[in-house]
Amino acid sequence: MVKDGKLSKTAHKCLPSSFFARETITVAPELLGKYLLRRFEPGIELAFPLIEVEAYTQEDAACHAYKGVTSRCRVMFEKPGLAYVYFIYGMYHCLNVVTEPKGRGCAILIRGLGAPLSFSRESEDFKDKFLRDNHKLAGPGRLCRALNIDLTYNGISLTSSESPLQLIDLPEQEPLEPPLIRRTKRIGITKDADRLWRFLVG
DNA sequence: CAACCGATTTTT
DNA sequence: AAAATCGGTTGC
Repeated sequence: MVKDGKLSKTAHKCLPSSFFARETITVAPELLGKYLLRRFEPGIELAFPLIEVEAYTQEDAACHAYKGVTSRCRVMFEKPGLAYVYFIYGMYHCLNVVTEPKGRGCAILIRGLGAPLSFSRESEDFKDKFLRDNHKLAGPGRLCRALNIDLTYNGISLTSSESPLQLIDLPEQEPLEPPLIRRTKRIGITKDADRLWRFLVG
C-alpha cells in the first residue's frame, strides 16, 4: 500500500521459492518490475525495482554451472530462490537468484536496478544519502558495490522476510507488459553469445 | 602448485 | 583500447 508516497510495512510480499522453481527463461522477464529489498541495518531498508536481468542455464556454455558443480557455483544447484554471488575480475561481485528445481544449475543475473523506494522516515533519510553516493545502479558489479553485497551473501535466502536481501512483489504494481520488455544478447560473454537471454525494461 | 581466465568497470 | 586485480578453475 502506498501512503503519503511511502510504503506501509505490510506491503512487503516475498516472492515464494515456487516462483523461482520454474524455467529460467520464463522467470527472467517476470522478474522485471519486481523489487530487490535491501535491509542495510535493522529498520533501514530500500526497495529497488529490477530493470535488467540475464538468464543462465545448465546447458548453456556461458553458465558457471555448465561443467557441473564446482566450489564457486555449487549454490546454483541448490534451492530455487537462494542468492548466488560470485567474485569476478578481481574487484567486483555479481548477484544472481537461483532458479529451477533443486539439482539443476540455473540462475538469473541481476544487472540493473531503478531508483529505490523507502518504507519509513529513517529509510527515507538513508535513501537521500544513498542516492547522493550512488548515481548509477546499472551494471551487475556496480549495483553490488552500491548495496554492499559480497561473497558472505552467497547462498542466503531471497525468499525470507528475515533476510537482509529479498525479492519482493508490490501488489499495487501492475505486471510489465511484453512491449515494455526488450530482449537482447547477453553482455560480456563469448560462449553461446547469440542467445537472446538478456531482458530490460524499456 | 603455477598459470590462466573472467556473467566488469573505469580510465586512456 | 587497456588497465586494474584476485579467487576459482585447470592442467602439469
